[in-house]
Amino acid sequence: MSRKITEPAERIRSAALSLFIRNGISGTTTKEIAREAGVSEGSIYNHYESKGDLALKLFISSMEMFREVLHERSLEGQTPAEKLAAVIEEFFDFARKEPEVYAYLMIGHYTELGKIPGTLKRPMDVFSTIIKSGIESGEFEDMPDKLGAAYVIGMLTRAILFHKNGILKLPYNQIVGETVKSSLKVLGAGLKK
Amino acid sequence: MSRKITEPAERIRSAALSLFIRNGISGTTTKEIAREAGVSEGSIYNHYESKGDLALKLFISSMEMFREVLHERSLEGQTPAEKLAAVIEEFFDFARKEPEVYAYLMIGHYTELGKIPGTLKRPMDVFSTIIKSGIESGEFEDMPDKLGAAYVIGMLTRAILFHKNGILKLPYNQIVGETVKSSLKVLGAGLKK
Amino acid sequence: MSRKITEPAERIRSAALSLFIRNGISGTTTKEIAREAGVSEGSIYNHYESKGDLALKLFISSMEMFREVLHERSLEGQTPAEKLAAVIEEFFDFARKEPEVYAYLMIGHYTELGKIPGTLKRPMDVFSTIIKSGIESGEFEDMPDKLGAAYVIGMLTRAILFHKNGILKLPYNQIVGETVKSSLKVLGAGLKK
Amino acid sequence: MSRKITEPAERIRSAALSLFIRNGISGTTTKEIAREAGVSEGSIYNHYESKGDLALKLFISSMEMFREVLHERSLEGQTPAEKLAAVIEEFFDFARKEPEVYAYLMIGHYTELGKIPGTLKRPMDVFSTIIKSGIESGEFEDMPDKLGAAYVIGMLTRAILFHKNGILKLPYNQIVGETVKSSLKVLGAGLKK
DNA sequence: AATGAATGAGAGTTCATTCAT
DNA sequence: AATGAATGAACTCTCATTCAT
Repeated sequence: MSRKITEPAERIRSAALSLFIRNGISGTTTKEIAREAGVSEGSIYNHYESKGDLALKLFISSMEMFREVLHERSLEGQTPAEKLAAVIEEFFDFARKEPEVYAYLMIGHYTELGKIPGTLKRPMDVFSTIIKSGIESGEFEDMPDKLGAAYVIGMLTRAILFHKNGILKLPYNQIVGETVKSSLKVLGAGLKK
Repeated sequence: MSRKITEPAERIRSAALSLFIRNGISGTTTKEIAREAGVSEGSIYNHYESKGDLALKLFISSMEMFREVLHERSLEGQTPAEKLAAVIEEFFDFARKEPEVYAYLMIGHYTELGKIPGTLKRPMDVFSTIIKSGIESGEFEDMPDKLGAAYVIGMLTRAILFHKNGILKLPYNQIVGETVKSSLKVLGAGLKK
Repeated sequence: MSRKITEPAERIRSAALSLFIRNGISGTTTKEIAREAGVSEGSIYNHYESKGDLALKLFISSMEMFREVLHERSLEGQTPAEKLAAVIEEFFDFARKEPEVYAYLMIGHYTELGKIPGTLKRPMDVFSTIIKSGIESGEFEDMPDKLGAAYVIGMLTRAILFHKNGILKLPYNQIVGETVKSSLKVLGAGLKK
Repeated sequence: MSRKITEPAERIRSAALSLFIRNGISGTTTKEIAREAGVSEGSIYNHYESKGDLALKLFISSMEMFREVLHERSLEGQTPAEKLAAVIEEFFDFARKEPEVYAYLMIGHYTELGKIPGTLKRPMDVFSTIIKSGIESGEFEDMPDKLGAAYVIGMLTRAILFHKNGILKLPYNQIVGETVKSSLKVLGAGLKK
């Protein structure tokens, strides 16, 4: 494993990420992070204030990256329905291509992270923005946009979870397709037409 | 607080439950549990093998209790749609009446619990059983029952989460009603008629 | 296993003895003693003041019993040489017939045991008494009796130890015979004749 | 006591050694070791895996050192009898010059120590090697070499023990001389001549 | 005498963090 | 910036002993 290709700060991030997912934040020791990153234990503190700081920064940047990716993808669609479909697909893609980041975001909600700044833009916002515009354009049924977002995100994340767990044995592509369809159905898309 | 009304084992359970939710499992110390329960620290070990054992037993019994409650409520409905509506309502009721147990079940999925026995009956099974029978009777659209369960549970839990977070500001009753309607819509209920 | 044939106090003694040998005194818990003895943990304290008291009483009575046995056997011999031979044989016999008591006496629990009364009659005294009389009668060479006792006991105990360890693979009887012969040689027995 | 003259690892060894002898291994706490060594409690674990590991490493290295010292001294003698005399003298010297190491080796912490590697070279081997060569050269009487070693070592250790205990009040030098003589007598040295 | 749950002081060990090099 | 030994507070768990029953 090449030790000098990436910067220490980045190697620490990456090591911490996979350890946090495997063992939880308090279940991961700084010694393990240092070993996995190929740096000394003390070196962590040249880059991050504390283990908690590392965990939090990791969470925030992951969240922002995820949001950004979703947002980018949404630009591909024209109509709210197309945008929503694109975002859902990206959500599934991201969970598959960046399983560690995805897992960390899912776990992180619940755990021992310090305080997440209230100003943090969430992936959720991408959904609710699209849904809101769809409702306003009459393309989606009238409903509180946050509720619609809750439904869509809930369906998505649970489907991914069940797939990862092995509870749901369908091919990934099929799950994606079904989830897009079901999401649009929940939002009452296509009523106008 | 009266110290002799409940048995030590029960006081420990109860104290541990609220602390685990507030601070996570590794974020909770045995000293805190003992203080909160009004017993000595050593006494915990007369009732549970370890802190992890306590956390796991708590999780399993909570899971079983939740499942049982959902199952009981499902008996009130005649048709799959009625059963499903009843179960969804109970899910919301439970989250409101037993917020600590509910929170612990939600958190517990992700955390530092030891190994959960594979034989444990999950709340999810109540949903998929109903959905399966609805599909067989033609009342629900044809789809993998686990996928339907994923959708319904996802919608439910996310809606409850957003409500608790303050993201979703609707009255609880309205959320419940909407979620029942949306769930049936996702499952394609009423198509036959 | 018959639980009422022997008295609790005796069952506790017996259980403690084998546990102390296997695991050491501090390596043995009162819970283990109670379980092995088939009594409750609290019951130990109806018979002994403390675990230390039990260990010490066990040591003292074992020592006395061993000494008594050696003394009895010495009466069978007429001359000092015969007495010594008899005592050496009994020493070997005892180590074989009562291996737990013997082991408990040998294993230097000295740091773990409380204070052993200075008045305690030791097995050693049996040896030095015989040796002294042998020297006085001219049957043994002149030497400090305690030194002779040290030599004889040292030879004995080491031979038994090496035999138990498997270092020394001779038949027990042969070891006994050799040790009697060598002891008499060290004491210069038979010079007069 | 100067704190920087010796390395922490060595200070811990030394502190542990005297405490283990005085109070036994389980009778000694890590807190005491740390205090006596002038290091923090946690520091012990930068050098040893556990208290048991420390006790075992200490035992093994003491054993090896003792054996080495005996072996070196044996080289001074030409004939087996001279070698044996030299080793016996060294044994007594060692017990006097390194009373803590000697005591640690003798006191049968055997139940408290973890498993001692079977490959460990023992002081005993020095004795039995010499005795074996003496028997082969005809200088000593024919007997199992391990038995001879058991006798010599038994005499030695018991004499030292009785001396330390105050049971045996002879001058040390005299005890040494007597023990050499008696050992040779037991081995039948000088018969050939 | 017998029980065994309750106790609580204290054990060994861990680990995030510091700091001299 | 990098190191890693040293730190010490805090942790989980143990266990001899007590005591109400």
